[in-house]
Amino acid sequence: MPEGHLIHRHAREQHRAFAGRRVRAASPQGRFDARPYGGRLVEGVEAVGKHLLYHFDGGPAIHVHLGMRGLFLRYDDPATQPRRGTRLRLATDEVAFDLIAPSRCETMGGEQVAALRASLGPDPLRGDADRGVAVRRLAAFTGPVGAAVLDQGVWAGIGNAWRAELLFLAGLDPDARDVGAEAAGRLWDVAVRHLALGRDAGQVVSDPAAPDERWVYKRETCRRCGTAVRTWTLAARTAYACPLDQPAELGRLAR
DNA sequence: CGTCCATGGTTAG
DNA sequence: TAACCCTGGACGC
Repeated sequence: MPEGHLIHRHAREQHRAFAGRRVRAASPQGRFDARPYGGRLVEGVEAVGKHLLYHFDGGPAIHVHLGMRGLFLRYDDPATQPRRGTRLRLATDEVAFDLIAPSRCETMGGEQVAALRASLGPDPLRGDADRGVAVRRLAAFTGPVGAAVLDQGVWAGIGNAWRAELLFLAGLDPDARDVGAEAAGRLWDVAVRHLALGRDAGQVVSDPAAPDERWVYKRETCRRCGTAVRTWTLAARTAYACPLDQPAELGRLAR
């Protein structure tokens, strides 16, 4: 379930719990060597796109990627027994966070962290994201915009649900190519605004007035105009779009 | 209760 | 392109 907005939400919550504190670390499941981290001082927890980084004082970081099935469980009583299959537990005297079924949970040194950062495009939820770089990378992508936004090297943190809703909000057909700088900038601004709403709400927020609703994602008909939503496979995932509100030519015209 | 699918990404083929 | 990964929800029987 986790796209970038939820990863940032986890980072913020766990940063508050762990930063500046020493933690207990364990891998009840045994698939991660947590021993080097026990008693270590946490410098901070940050999100980069869909990646989580736990930084420790004077040692390598922990890199976590939840993939599609990973999740965190929070226990406000850190004495609670971890459930079966818990890959990693980090805890203070006040709270424990358990990591279940991540696609990645590994030690990562400084060079690897730098390489990870370099592999990712601007993240709309990071204050250090460069809008100019974001616009240039999207405009330079050779292929449909619906493939570009899922490419984490173009923009980091967008997943399939946000692809559908952000392209709707920007009025862009996912199949559109060469959308141009103006449309790219419009899409970026929509992403910055809505991902922040989603991070704060803990879910995809397509319409702040109706936070549980979507415009096209997993819908039969467009929530705005009632037209049948078109679904097809784009970049190996199901794309959703309204043929009326996301006309094929709009991206080009806006250029 | 079993099956299928998915808000992801890597790796093997 | 497919399979995989110690998941969860929806849905069918």
